Amino acid sequence: MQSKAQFFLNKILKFIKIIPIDLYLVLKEGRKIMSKIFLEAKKLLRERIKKALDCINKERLNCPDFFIEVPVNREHGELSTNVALVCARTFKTSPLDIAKKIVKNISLGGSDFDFCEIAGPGFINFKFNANFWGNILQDIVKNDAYYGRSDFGKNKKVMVEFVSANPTGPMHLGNARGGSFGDCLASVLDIAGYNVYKEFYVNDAGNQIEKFSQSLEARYLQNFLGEESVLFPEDGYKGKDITVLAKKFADIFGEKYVNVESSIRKKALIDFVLPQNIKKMKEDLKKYRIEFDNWFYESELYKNSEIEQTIKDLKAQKATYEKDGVLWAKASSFNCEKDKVLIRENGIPTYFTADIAYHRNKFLKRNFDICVNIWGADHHGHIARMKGAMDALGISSSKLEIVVVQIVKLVKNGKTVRMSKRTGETIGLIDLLEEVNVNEARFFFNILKANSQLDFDLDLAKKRASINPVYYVQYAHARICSVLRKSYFKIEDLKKLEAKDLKNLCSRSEKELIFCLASYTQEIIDASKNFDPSSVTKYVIKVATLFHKFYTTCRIENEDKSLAKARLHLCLSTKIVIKNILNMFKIDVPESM
RNA sequence: GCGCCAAUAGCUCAGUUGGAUAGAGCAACUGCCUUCUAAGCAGUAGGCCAGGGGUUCGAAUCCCUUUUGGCGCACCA
Repeated sequence: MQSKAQFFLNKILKFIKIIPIDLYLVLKEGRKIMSKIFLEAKKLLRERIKKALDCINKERLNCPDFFIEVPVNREHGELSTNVALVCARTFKTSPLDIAKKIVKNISLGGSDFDFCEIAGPGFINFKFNANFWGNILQDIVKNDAYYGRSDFGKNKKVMVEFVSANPTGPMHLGNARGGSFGDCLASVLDIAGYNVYKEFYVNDAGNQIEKFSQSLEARYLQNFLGEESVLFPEDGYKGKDITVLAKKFADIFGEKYVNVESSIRKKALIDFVLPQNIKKMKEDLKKYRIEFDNWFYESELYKNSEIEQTIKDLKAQKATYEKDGVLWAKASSFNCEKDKVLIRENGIPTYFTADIAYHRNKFLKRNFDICVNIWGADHHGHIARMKGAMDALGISSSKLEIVVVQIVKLVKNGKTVRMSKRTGETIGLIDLLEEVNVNEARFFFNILKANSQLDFDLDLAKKRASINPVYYVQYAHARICSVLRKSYFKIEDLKKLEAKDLKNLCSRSEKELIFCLASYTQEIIDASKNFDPSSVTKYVIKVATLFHKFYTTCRIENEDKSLAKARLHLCLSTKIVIKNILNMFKIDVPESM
């Protein structure tokens, strides 16, 4: 008879046994795994440059920061620094003279560089030594699915809140763009080493819901009393979906709610309709490959009196005042132009108040280190005061990052179509997915920066799909798979290659490709710093371009078996990078096309 | 009126702490498949970086200004 502890111990041991050893190591190391060869080479180079600079800088003058970057024209070398240019003013010496002195004093021994030269107005260019290229490829293959991950984010808790569409109707194209953008950003932050949490904020309270319920009420009553005798609210929701939902309600409950108090009737309608709408949104978003960690209900903030508490906090900070029975937020305390209403004359808090309470909840109750919100451009006026509110509550506004996604203009027959939930003429997220497939939609909305306006021409949607670079990237992957399939060498053998076996990858197109693959980790880090996943999309297109160039320039299957092996290893590395990115963006990665 | 965002090739856009000759894709034209996927590659052509000032060794990038577009400026969300 074994004890409970022994039983569980045996289970754990058994579990460990069935995990392949390399996967186990990956699990154990988790996020700590970092493809750092390239980053470390850069770091070391920076130290050496600084040392060389110290030799010149005998007066200990304060030198400005310099960059180490990839030169635009790669013939200049793999890395380039502008140190001599930025120091010119400090030293009151010409950039060229400084550059000469640095080159004379710099020690590259033990680094990954074996060559440097001065070019142009005083740039110093560096070239990697022969082994370095092989090291990069080994690093990629070794890390495989984990290549690109870093600990840059230090596992900080970051919430990405996006879509957050009103539950009053179907989602529009702006939600589609924001959805793709937010979901991809969340993935990028995850790969960059943040602890990411995705949330949808459901506006199930407040004025908008009141209007919504009035519209439902009117449609419901019209079912029994006739369209003429029930007045439809002027600014109500005119969409057909409202009529359909009200009819559904009428079919189930009959006349039960016709002769009751309006508030009871509206509550019954809302309780019936909202869960359906929210369920539908969840389903639609799932089709779009978006799933949230949490759906946060605005109504909860009222139920557990967080709104009340927020008001108390703001009052305590003397950020508010009362006038004519209304509670106002002081513009000066909120860093905005005008005073804003927090509690209306009728005692109902405004959307602004609820939003402050929501963000207070994110930071103070749930302890997120960073909160990223993806907002439509029509909300940009809300940014300054929201940040101001955070400061007023003693939460640093720098922890709140707001990305404004510009509106998507829908063009049909050469005319802009206004998207409104109330016209009933909505072309929404789901309609889009009937026109183009998920891969195209997600990729397309993630090519442009959030801040650029986007015209989505529905007539061109299909044509556009055929020129969508998603195929270009997928094709590169499929090509690689085909090459690897047909190859005489097994992938397992390729993985055994050492850096010295990869030295023969020295043509221009090979080096360009390797170099591009090497910068993937940095690419992810930059994208996370700028909260811009679209830069990674551009990057993967570049990888595909360089692969296609390599493929046409260099024959892979080759008389020279060692060269063939090395090139196949490069194919494998490229495949890993493309696959990791497409997986990250939830885009299909076809093995053949 | 005030505020925010933008303006780069015919079209859609890159160009992120100022840096080397401003780059892609699409459309147009010209080449490249008896060998690993031509959904690919190579080439030609296309530019007063909206206009004007300024800052400096150096500006598409920073500052000012004008013009044009988009979006905000509610006891809406």
